[in-house]
Amino acid sequence: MAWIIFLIYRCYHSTKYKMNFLFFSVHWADVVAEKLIEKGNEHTLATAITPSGPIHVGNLREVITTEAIYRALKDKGAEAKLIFIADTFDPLRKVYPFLSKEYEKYVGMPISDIPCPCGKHKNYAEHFLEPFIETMDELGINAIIYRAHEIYKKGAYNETIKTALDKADEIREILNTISGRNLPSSWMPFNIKCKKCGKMNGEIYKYDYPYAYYKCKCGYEGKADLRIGGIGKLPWRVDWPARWKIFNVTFEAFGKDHAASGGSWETGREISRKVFGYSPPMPLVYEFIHLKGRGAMHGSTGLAVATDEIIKAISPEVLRFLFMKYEPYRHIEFDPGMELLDLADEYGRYERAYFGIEEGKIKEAKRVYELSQPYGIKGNAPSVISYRHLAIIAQIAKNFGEAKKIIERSGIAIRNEEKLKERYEKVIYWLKNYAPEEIKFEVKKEMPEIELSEKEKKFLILLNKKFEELDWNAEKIHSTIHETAKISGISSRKAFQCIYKIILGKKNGPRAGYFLQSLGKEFIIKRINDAINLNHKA
RNA sequence: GGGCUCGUAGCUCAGCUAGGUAGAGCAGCAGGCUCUUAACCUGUUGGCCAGGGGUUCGAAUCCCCUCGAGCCCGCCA
Repeated sequence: MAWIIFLIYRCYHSTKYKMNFLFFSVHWADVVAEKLIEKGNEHTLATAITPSGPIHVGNLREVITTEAIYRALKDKGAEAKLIFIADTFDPLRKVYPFLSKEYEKYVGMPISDIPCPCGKHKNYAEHFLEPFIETMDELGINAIIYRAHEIYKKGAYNETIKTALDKADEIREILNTISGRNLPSSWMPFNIKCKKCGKMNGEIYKYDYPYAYYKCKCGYEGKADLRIGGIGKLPWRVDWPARWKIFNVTFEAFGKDHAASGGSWETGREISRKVFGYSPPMPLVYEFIHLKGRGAMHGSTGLAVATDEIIKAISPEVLRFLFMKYEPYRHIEFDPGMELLDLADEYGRYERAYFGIEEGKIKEAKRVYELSQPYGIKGNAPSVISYRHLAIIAQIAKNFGEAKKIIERSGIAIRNEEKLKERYEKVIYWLKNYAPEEIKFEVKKEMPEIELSEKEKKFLILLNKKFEELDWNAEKIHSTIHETAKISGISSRKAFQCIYKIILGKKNGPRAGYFLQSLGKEFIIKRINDAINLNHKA
């Protein structure tokens, strides 16, 4: 009897296990999209960034995460809108490390009113916003872009501003209770841009719609007409829920800073319901990006890699991939050095899995790959050459054409030349700016200062004699080196090291045969002669 | 004081939602490619799943506690 019960039990569980297997791999973006669709078929997904400094890879996560859900929604036939709000109306908080002292006088002014640091953009905010918008474009992120100072100016906020001021007591109560603040009863949820100094420091001391009477920190006292847009700004904790209502936001992702208890999400949610009568959007909390070994990225501390910078060193699909493969709540250790190559090559494995070139059980490989594409999947699998390999070749070749030849010669099929060229260019930039020394080498234009032993010298003399009459191709070069090493009585290891030393000034280098071949017979023979002569003098 | 995340192979992480034989990549090691070289190919070593307790026939997985790492809020956004 007991064993029958046990069997039934087993059966039940194994069925469950199979069910499990069916639902096992659903990408996080699809999970969120499904949940949203349960609530309705029309969605507005909001994403926002304050361009008060370089917009970094950490900020990018918010946009890419939201965009993935936007795509998932559309894939499932829902109607979705993706909006990007640049908080250009925020005041400058302080003189950041990357700013000159002169900016002291602008602290407190909206960043859209402050002059551009380089002089080429319309204002301070645009200086940081523009390169980011270009990067979004490269990443295939197609959002409707709004600038907060323009939204305010157009008067889109006017109604919510009135509501907020009318219900100031309620807002104050919510902030005091939930965030544990102790706001004075005179506190009003609106900051006026001072007519005299242009800073967001005007505190309202009397509210009598449509007028607000304010006093600025600079001493100025004035009257503002609340029916005119852009005269001031709601403080963040009120601005956020107001925005949900204005844009009909149904989904928003935000960093865990907002999500902490007593944080702006909790207060915003309450304010949205009770003050604006709007049901708050579905939230999604994402974790921060850490710079490997140096902590979380912050624009204000300079500990960050700007997106328009990193996109020069890596293909957009690989950058997207970084965010697609991890669930948003995981923190990401980002290393623009060696691990960027590993990331690129991991992407390559997903790519091969997608096209069925490589067998493998990678979780959600297809979906992750799809969502990593900036502009959809075009044609066949691109070249299978790894970034790592490409990083070596790029250092041997003088230009793309030559690199292409080297790749073809090594028997790797080039399926998509355009893509290969893009990758080549990214790798060149990476090598110049992020690559660790260990992977870099440089063909020295002059004979480097090194010391050679008698044995090594003997080997080089002999080698040059053989090289002079050699048919210059990789295989022959390679076997000649080995033969010569044997005859000279040094190990092949030493022989190769010796060659690398005189060409690169380092003990190791790329596979010698093709390497020497691509450098040319004349160059090599001359360099070996130089080495022999140099050592004679010494 | 409050909140979040993480701890699984040397490194980066899957596996945990819904319990059923401990996994991958990289690195390492060994071989192959006439070659101990940073490409490529083949093979392979690595684990008391942080620790303790509980639930269960069965726990990396669920519950409780402890320890360790990191972050966030309690200024502003």
